[in-house]
Amino acid sequence: MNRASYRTIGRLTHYWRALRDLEAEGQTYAYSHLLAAKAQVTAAQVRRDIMVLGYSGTPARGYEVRRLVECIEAYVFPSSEQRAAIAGMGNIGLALLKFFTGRRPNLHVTASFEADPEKFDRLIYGCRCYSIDSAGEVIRREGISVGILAVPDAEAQYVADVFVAAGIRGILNFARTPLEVPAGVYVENIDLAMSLDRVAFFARQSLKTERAVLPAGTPLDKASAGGTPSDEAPSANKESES
Amino acid sequence: MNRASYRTIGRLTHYWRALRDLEAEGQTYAYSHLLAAKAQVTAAQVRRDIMVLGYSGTPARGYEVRRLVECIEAYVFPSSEQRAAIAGMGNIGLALLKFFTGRRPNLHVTASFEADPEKFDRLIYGCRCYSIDSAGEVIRREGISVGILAVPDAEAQYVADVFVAAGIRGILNFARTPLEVPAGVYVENIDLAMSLDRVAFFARQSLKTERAVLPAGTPLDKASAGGTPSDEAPSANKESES
DNA sequence: TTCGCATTGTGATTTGTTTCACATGGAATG
DNA sequence: CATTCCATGTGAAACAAATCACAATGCGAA
Ligand SMILES: NC(=O)c1ccc[n+]([C@@H]2O[C@H](COP(=O)([O-])OP(=O)(O)OC[C@H]3O[C@@H](n4cnc5c(N)ncnc54)[C@H](O)[C@@H]3O)[C@@H](O)[C@H]2O)c1
Ligand SMILES: NC(=O)c1ccc[n+]([C@@H]2O[C@H](COP(=O)([O-])OP(=O)(O)OC[C@H]3O[C@@H](n4cnc5c(N)ncnc54)[C@H](O)[C@@H]3O)[C@@H](O)[C@H]2O)c1
Repeated sequence: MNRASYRTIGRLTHYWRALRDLEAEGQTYAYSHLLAAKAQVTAAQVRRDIMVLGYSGTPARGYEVRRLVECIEAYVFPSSEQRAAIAGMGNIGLALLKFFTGRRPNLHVTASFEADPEKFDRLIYGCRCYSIDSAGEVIRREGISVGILAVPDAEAQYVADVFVAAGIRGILNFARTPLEVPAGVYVENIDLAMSLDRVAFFARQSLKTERAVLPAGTPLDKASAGGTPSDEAPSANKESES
Repeated sequence: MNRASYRTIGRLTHYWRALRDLEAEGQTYAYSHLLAAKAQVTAAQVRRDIMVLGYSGTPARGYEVRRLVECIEAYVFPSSEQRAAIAGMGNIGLALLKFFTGRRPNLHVTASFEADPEKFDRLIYGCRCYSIDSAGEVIRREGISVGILAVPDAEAQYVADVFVAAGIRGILNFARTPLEVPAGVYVENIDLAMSLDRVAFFARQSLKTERAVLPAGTPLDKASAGGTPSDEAPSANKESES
C-alpha cells in the first residue's frame, strides 16, 4: 500500500462519482470492469488505484459500493471543514465561485479577494469579498488552506506570495505564470489557452492523417477507445484498420 | 525527429510565451537554461522538446529567438484560419468565449450554440449564438474543426455526438462526463472539480507532513523547485532538510 | 460437497517519458 | 593559430506509470 500518485488521486474521484451513480441506481456491488468502463480506464488500473485505499473487494462479488465510497471519501476528501479562497472576481473567478459553492460537504470557499474597490465588502454568491490587502489576515483568521488564483497573469506571483505567507498549502492556478513557491506547497496549473492550442493541434493532425489514409469520406466508426482522458497521449490510434 | 507527445506540445507553447517575452526585451539569442528556468523544467527537457521541431541552435550562441519562435508557431499553431465553436453559454462558456476571442492569429471562435431560446441569434462578444439544433449545419458550413463543451454534464455526450457527426476533430470538454468518441477524435478533459479536490488533498497532506516533521512554525524557505507544473507528481520534496 | 468459473490482488513486464552524460563544435581569447 | 570554454544534440540509462498475467479466492451450480 504505497502512496497515491497525482493521477491516482484524480481517478479516485472519478470512481467515486461513478459509484455514487451506481448507488443511486440501487447497486450494492461493482466489479472493477464496470468502474473501468465508467471512468474510461482499464480494469487493472482500477484495481491498482483501489489498492492504495487499503480496501479489498472479494472475488466473485467485486467491491461493495457503499464501503468503497466511504473509503474513497475517507482517503481523498477532507474529514473536517477545509477552507478555500479565490483571488480575482473576474470572468473565471466568478464562474468558479458559483460552481464550487456548496459542492463538497467539507470543502468551502469562504472568502474572495479583489484589488478593485468596487467589489470590496460585497457578498458574492454568499461569500464575502475582501481587499487583497487584508488577505493575509483573513486567511489566517479563517484557517484557509487552499487558494484559487484567478487574477491577471502579472499579479499571480504577488498574490501567490501573499497566499503562501499566510499559510496556504495548495494553489489552483489559472494564470499562465509558472509560480515560484516554497517546497511543500502544492501547485496545480490550469492553462486553458494551452489546452485549446493543443486541442487545435491534434484536431488538425487528425484531419491531416484522415486525408492521408482514407480514400474518401469514410465514416468514422464508433470505437469507444478513441478519446483521451485529459493528461494522456492523443488517440493516435489508426482508424478503421480493416 | 520523432512525433511530439501530448506533453511536449504543451511545453512548446510555454517556451513560445517565454520567447515572446525575451523578444520584447530585445534578446536575440537564448540558451536552453534560460528557457528551462522560465518554463520550470530542466534544460535537457527543453532541448529534447526542441528536437521535434527540426530546428537546431548553435553551441555558444544557443537558440536564435526569432527563428525558434517561428518554428514553434509553424509546428503548433495553425498556418491558416482554423475555427472553433463553444456549446453552452453559461458561466464558463461565456468566460471562455470572452477570453479566447482574438487571442491567436489563426484560431477563432466563430460560433456558439445554446439550448436556451433566450440566447439564440444574439451576438455575444462578436460571436453569433445559434440553436444547438442547427449546430451540424453551421459547423459544416463554417468548416469548424474544434469544439468546446461547456454544457451541463448530462448534455455533454449528446452535443459531442453532434459535434463529431458534423466533422469536429478536437474537443475541449469541461463537463465531467467521460465522452465516447470515435478513434481519431482528440478529447481533452478539464475537470475543475477534480482539480480542486486534488489541490485540497495535497494541501492537507502538506499540512500533515509539516506538523509531523517540523518542530514548530519553521518558516518555509523559498526553494523554487517546490511547485508542481500541472500534470506532474506533487512536490513530495522533503522540506528544509538541514 | 465438489467443481468450475469469474474476479481479485499483485509480481513481473512493458511502455512512455525524463534525465544523464558525453562527443561535437563554434566563438572568444591570448 | 591554438586552446579553452560552454552549450548543443542525442544515445543510453533511469525512472514512472500502465498493463499483463496468473495464483489465490470464494461463490453458486450440480
Ligand atoms: N476568463 C477565462 O476564460 C480565462 C481562461 C484562461 C485563463 N484565464 C486566466 O485567468 C486569469 C484571470 O482571467 P479573467 O478572464 O477572469 O480576468 P479578469 O480581468 O476578468 O479578472 C481578473 C480580476 O482580478 C482582479 N485583480 C487584479 N489584480 C488583483 C490583485 N492583485 N488581487 C486580487 N484581485 C486582483 C481584477 O480586479 C479582476 O476583477 C488570467 O490570468 C487569465 O490568463 C482566464
Ligand atoms: N462554471 C464553472 O466554473 C465550472 C467548473 C467546472 C466544471 N463546469 C462544468 O461545465 C459545464 C457547464 O457549467 P456552467 O457552470 O457553465 O453551467 P451553466 O448552467 O451556467 O451553463 C450551461 C449552459 O448550457 C446551455 N445548454 C444546456 N443544454 C444545452 C444543449 N443541449 N446545447 C447547448 N447548450 C445547452 C444552458 O442553456 C446553459 O446556458 C458543466 O458540465 C459543469 O460541470 C463548470
